[in-house]
Amino acid sequence: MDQVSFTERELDVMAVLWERGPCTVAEVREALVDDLAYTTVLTVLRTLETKGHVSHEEQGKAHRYTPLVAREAAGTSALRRIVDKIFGGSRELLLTNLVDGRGVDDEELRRLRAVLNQRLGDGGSAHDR
Amino acid sequence: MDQVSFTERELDVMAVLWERGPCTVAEVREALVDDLAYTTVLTVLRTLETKGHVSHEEQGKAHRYTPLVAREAAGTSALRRIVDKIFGGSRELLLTNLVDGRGVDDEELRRLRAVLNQRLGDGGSAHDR
DNA sequence: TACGTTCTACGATAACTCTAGTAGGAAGTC
DNA sequence: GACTTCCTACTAGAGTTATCGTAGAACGTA
Repeated sequence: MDQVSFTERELDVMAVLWERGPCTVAEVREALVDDLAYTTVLTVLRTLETKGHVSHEEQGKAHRYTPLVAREAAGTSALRRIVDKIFGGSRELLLTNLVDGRGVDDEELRRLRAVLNQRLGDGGSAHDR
Repeated sequence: MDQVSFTERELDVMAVLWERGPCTVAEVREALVDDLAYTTVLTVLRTLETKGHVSHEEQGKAHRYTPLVAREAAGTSALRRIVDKIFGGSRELLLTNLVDGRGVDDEELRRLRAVLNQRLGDGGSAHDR
């Protein structure tokens, strides 16, 4: 149960890997919004590898990088941090903030509610899949 | 609508200010879990002030620091970042993660659902209070 | 008035982050 | 075989973060 955390740029890169699956340096670079030097992207990936957040395997002469940390784990860490530090431990406050403001229509609110209903329906025990 | 962001330590300090309201250096130091030197805390506060996230006023010979960034604004920034980078833009995925795992009982799930219901009941227009 | 306490101001240092250049290997092309 | 292209390894430098020491002002007290 270790706390995973990423710097801003590392997170950009991880986002690409989570979204697209294993990528080469060139592919990550391509996918990034900011226009970085090839070696910059490589350096970030190597840093991530040093920290144990990604691994790589040879593919031809290039390396293909795979995320070792799942989205979910990173999300759990990040959310815990936010709930604790920003919302004083209140998930309600977080949720309020999440659905506050524009961009969240009734349709989505209902989908979110469905998530909660489903979990409530679980009976609280069936937790695995 | 600027993006507010804090470093780890800055966030620790902001958390204290949000929780307790305006504080002196000594009070912040007292409230922090980690045992830091007085000057360390002072430095963090001064950094935050330089960045415009807190302000201070004299009180006797000490300074009392006040947060200029509201919890909500910091939360919105942080959540946007997480939704986008970690959950691929899906609030549903975020919510699932938020209520997944232990520590969330039915009671709380119902409270969270109430948050959504209330917003749905708003009719979508009445947004202020 | 001399002393201890409580503050701020300033300076400093180590570590980390971010970015990218240069060197050199491998592989295809003419 | 020389040239170009793509890729990694290594190196480097500026900027930021995190932490704290020392100096010195202000104030109460013996």
